[in-house]
Amino acid sequence: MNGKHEPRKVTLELVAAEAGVSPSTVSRVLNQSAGVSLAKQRRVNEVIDKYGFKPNLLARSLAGGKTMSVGVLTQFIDSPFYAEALKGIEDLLLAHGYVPIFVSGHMDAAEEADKIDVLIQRKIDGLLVLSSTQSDDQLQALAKKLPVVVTGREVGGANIKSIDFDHYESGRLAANFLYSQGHRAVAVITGPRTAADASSRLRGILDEMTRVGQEVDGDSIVEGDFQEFGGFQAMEELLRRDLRFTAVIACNDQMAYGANLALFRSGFRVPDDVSLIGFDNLKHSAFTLPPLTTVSQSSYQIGTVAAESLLELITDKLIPEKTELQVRVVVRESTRSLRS
Amino acid sequence: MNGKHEPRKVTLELVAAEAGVSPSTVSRVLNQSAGVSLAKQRRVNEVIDKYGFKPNLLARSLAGGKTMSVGVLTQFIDSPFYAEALKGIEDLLLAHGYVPIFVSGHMDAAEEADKIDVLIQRKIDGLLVLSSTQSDDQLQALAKKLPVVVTGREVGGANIKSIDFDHYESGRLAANFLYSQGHRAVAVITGPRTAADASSRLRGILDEMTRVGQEVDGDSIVEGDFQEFGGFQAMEELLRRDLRFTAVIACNDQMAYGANLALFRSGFRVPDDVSLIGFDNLKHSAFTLPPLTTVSQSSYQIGTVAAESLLELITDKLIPEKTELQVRVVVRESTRSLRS
DNA sequence: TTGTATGCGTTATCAT
DNA sequence: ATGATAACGCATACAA
Repeated sequence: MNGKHEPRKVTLELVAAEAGVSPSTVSRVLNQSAGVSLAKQRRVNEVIDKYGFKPNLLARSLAGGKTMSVGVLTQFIDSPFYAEALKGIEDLLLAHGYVPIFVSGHMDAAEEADKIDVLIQRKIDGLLVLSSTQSDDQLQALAKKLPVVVTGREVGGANIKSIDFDHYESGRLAANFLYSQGHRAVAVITGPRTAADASSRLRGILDEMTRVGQEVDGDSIVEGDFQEFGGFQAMEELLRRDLRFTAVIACNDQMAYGANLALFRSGFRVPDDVSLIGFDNLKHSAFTLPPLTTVSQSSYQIGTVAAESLLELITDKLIPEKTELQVRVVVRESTRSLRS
Repeated sequence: MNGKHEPRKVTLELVAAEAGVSPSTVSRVLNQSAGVSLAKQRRVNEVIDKYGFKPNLLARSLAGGKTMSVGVLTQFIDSPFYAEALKGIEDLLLAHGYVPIFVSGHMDAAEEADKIDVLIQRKIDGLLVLSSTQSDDQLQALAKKLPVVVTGREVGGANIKSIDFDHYESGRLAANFLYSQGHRAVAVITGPRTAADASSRLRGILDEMTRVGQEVDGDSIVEGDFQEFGGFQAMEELLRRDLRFTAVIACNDQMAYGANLALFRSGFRVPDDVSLIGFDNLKHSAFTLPPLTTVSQSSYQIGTVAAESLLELITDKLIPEKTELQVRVVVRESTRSLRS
């Protein structure tokens, strides 16, 4: 093709030669790891620009021990909830020069372990675990090899940090909101029994309802799987039970979507016949029919906060303005007030 | 913990020593790159198992030139459409020992270029570009450095391959379906003018309607942005224009969601007052109110097919049973027949 | 401040 | 079939 001078690969060494300095000097201006005379700095930088030199990250990692990449174990990359979190992670990480490597575990412990191996073999600097099914022990063992941040539950230990919303509080918020709107009989579609966040949320709901004197009967609680179809089925089950309720709490937005459809199929209207509230405030929830009232727990935020925490663990320095995790109910049109 | 001998890092060299062979031999059994006596193979493998040795991918890449990773440039990682495609890509790549590195370009040419740089600096073996805003020239230039696969449009050249659905045909399909259901006056919410797939789709629709003698007036076409809110606004605009139509074609499901809400707000019912059809068959479309009729173009499939093609380019050998890209209309409840 | 030498953990080249 | 030896491209103690 281009037959000029053999297109010799531009390496740090080449730059050094061209600038008339030693490779170490080039490395130093690259990393600002030591003082270099301004004269040489300029010369080196000129050559770098001239050749468009970009250090080979592989070589750098092999020599330096840091890959500037972090592994992210998620359950389903193709889920609206995780997608928003992943975006938060990507944004924050990239801003700090790191790149995320995403893998999905599909709620399967064995697959998760495999995926983690893949990541570790790639020498990631840290691991971000979103709602894993790994045992605490396994995670703590991992933490001996590299910094770990977990979401969706609480795991103690050194070199490991748990980031999460206060799901209990969110649950209370939802229940209290409904109560304040005049609802007394409430049914709930909860998440998988095995998910820590699901159960805190449920406890929050139940405790709050009890507190206001409207204890929720066990029959009014059905377990879903945090997915649309699970919510659909759960709602059908609730309907079959022939209970009396004016509102249903779906423990995440996706299940609320499914519940909404089940209600529709059975001829019930939201919110005229029954009020419906979800959790997460997925972006799509503003566009459902009707737009969904939901407890907002920004999954984007959980992503950025988790990433920030991991970076702190990796670099061992605090990140100044860490994002605050906020929870609030976003009132839209799937709930209505029963008070005259 | 285990205070035996200092927990020396287990490297290929360690394994070699322990097995009483040279490092090269270990490397050979690892890669099956040359004949090794069965006796030694066994011994080496025993030691490998005993120490749980996993080769350092960084070192391997630096020495061998291959990183077994491919870059994936997507527009929005937090979009239902891309999420499904990403899952397809991840599944297929991982099955072949490759890992995808995802970055988002956010429809911004400059950001895209930046992200591509990040990827290249990480020495990816190939690049997968989903609906980029880069120019053909830029992509062709990239293809000189590494294999490239593009979706969403047609780019020619060596070392580069374009994978896409036949959007024109999809458009025709949608139009023809509506016509077959008795619809004559059709409005359309198209995608961004700049998107190649959007315009083919539109042409398909228009051509088909013309073919059946129901030419679509320019007034009945509004441009959206492939997002929910864009669809919402487009539908509002359509409504303002006071046209006469019995069906609207939204050029993707997300815009259909928005359009559905806009219709609802204005007191129109889908499908009683107007039929609505989308494209993509996102998983969520089975759970909208009403469930959405849509032209199914599995984004998961586009992901796997694109990944397969990239692997073919990288490894230079054909993958046997390549997935077929299928397009069909999935009839649900957002459309109704006007006949009889 | 600057340069030299060595190491990071593999693969690849060349002998034997 | 097997083993030395040299890359791969950079960072980093150590020396000067």
